[in-house]
Amino acid sequence: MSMNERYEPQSIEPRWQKRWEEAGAFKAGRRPQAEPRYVLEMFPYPSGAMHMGHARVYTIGDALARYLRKRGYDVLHPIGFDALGLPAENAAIKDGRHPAERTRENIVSFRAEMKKLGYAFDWEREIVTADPEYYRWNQWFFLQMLQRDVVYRREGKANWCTGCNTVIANEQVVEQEGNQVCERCSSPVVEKVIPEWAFRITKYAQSLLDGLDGLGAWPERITTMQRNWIGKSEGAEVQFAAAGSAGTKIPVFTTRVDTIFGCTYVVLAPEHPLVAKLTAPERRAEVDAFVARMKKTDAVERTGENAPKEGVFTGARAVNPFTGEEVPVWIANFVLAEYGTGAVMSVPAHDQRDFEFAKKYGLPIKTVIQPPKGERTPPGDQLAAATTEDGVLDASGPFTGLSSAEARRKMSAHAAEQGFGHATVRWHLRDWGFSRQRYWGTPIPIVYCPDHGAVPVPEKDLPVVLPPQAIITGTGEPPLAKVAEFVNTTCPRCGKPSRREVETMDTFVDSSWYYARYLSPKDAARPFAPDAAKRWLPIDVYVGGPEHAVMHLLYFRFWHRVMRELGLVQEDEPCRRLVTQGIVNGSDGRKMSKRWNNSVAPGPMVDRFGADTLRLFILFAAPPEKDIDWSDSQVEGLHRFLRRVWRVYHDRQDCFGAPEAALAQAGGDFLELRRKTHRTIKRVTDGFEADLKFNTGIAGLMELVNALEAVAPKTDADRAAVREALVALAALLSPFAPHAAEELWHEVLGPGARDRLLAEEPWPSFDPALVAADTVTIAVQVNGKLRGEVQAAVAAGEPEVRALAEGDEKVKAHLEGKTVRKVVFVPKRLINFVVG
RNA sequence: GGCCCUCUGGCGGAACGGUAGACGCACUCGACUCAAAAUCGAGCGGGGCGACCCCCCGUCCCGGUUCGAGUCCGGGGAGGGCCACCA
Repeated sequence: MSMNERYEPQSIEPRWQKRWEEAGAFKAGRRPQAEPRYVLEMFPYPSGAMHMGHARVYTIGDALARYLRKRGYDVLHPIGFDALGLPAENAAIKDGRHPAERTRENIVSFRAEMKKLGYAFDWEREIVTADPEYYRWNQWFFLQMLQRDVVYRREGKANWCTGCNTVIANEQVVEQEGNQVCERCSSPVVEKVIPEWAFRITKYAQSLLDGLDGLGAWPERITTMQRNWIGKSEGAEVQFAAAGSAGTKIPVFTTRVDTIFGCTYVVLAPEHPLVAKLTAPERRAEVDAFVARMKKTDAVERTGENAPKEGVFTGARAVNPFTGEEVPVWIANFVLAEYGTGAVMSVPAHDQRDFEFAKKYGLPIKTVIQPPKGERTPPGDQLAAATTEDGVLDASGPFTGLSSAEARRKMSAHAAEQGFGHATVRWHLRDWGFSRQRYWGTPIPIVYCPDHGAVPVPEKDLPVVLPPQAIITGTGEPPLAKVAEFVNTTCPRCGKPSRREVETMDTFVDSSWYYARYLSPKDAARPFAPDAAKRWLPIDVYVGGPEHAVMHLLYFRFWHRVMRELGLVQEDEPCRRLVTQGIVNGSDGRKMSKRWNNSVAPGPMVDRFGADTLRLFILFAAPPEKDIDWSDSQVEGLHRFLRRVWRVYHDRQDCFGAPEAALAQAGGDFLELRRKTHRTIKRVTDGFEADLKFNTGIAGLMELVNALEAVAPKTDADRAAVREALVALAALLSPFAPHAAEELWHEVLGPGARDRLLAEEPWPSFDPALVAADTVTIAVQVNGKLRGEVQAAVAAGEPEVRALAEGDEKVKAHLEGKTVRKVVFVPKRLINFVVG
């Protein structure tokens, strides 16, 4: 029995990967009696090759999954591929190939790379969203949601490329010399209103907002972003009557109804339906020209930061129901038709945007809010800027003197009593339009019948399969429209010749529920088995990038609620704990990209150093949520560490057979070694249990190796202590560097461990008696400054420590001639003499 | 403009309100070597001072709370993220 002197990851790693696979070590459901844990990383989008960012997410999740398995849980750690969608279609167009073919190849390469990295996935549960057996359930959900009015057809705004004559995605709109143009043909992009399918996510706005309170284990910045994105804003809707146009009301939404006595004009969005009706004949030409110009300008340009505020007077006047005053009605570029009521009451004295507009067009400014104390706000014509803070109402009729908050309540109530308004809530969140005029997505299961209109495809006819023969050019109508075999069908209701819906679903649909499909990935009768959902959901830990804060992570919370309503899942939230990992930058600190030529691919790194080295680098560089820079020398350092680990086992082979019974006799350096061993077990364990700080855990392992290198065992007791450390080290290393750990563990344990796998062995436990020190170093401070340190028993009280401290020469010098006014004693830590 | 986050040696990063800089990288010196690589040993925040002991300064800046602040509070600065004319 003699160990190879050299650490050779290239031969070790494939061997253990094979053993794990043969043993089915990472299959979920093998421990039905144990508590379940669901660890999930966001599945990859295989539009190209695997990159370092992927290696990072899966390495973080894998360390955790391996740890939890060793803790005895039944762990579900699945993987799949988010294969449909625009990027794959674009990549395919670029190299003139079919997205299915290209995607298939990419998946093969991803799978190989992931296996090379030794990830403990349950590969039997792999899903691919491009598989009809997956996306048929997207279609099934669509039908359920249509029935429940969660899916509906609406007129939506889309980016329309004037060159390609098609709708393009936001991602394809690029800025060129300040203009929004198509990335492919550089033609101007305009906003166009077209019919589309949408999810009524806004129906769940309150629930999605409330649910955030229970997500304490999510990063706060993510829940904050969601909160802002949902954007609940409480205010009032107030009806202004159009003067001279009996019965016409202009509803406005405001969060500051307390300022309504300062309203000096009303502004409508150019698209507002009342614009045509209200415009005075003599103003029509100018208004029409303005509206036409706004329609041609896209949203970003029109409402963006640098867009100047501009508007035109309609010639109409509106009556402020609180004051009976008539104010002019304008239209302006900055008012958004889709937010609130598409109309605003302008209070230039107390809103900066209204102020600027009023100044530009010479509209009156009226101060109606005064600060509760201090200097009074001057009249409107003397203001240099709007004062936007809450205060006390002034010149506001019967409401004068009320605080802003109280006034908002009373004025809303007053409006409701008088029938011209009410308190209301508005949301920033919009319904999710998911129609795409694209090929590489889930076909929407709808048939347009000349007699029956939009008819849902019956469930029994699912899936509506994406036809492979589509010609994808990316430059025309929806590609599916050109596939006659697909388009031409009969109405499910009456059998008349009909046309299929040719739009496909947004990719985000696929990722909204995939985590549930893993529970029973081959289920042919339903999207997944509810009893499996009961066992495994919600996800215990979800690892992914923070860039998904408001898209995917909101959509999947929405979808989970729908699934609960369908009786498929039990709880509100899909995921208990979220870990958002940082970016892997190039060694120059810039984002890895072709442009900077600073990309490093995981595959070649594994070939050179081994998967274990790459995994250790990723975990050691920084805590998961921080960005890291690639560093060749740091990687080499981690490889050096593994070689040192290897050598320490090689050099201490004589300890492998040491009798465990001798452990209790270990003394001196070897008792210290035992302490180090047990403290390291605690430290690494804490790293998993608390905040996933793998970097400090790995630092602890390095210290243990340093300690092992420093001892020279002579007796059986010495050797037993070394063996204990070697066994623990392998076990602690196994979530991070699983292959080397497995190999070393088997070397130490010898034939006794032949049929066992470290990956399945219980996590080591520590002896609290060895973790606790019996003597400690106590810092001695004088006036809070460190002046010395003393060794004392753990149990030492103040009098003993004080006596020791006062005996220290340095301390003595600092206490010389001073009066000790106070002594602060922190057991096991420090003693501080406060002198004067 | 709004909301949020971050700021510690040459670098990545450690530090229950209690010895700032664990661990690693880089660097310097030394050992081994004909030499190099690899490996091993030592040093490594700044200064007083080329050494010892020791002293002073030091966690973006200013102020506060505290016996004691990288950590808590207030104000400011710089960098980053998300949203952005949201009424």
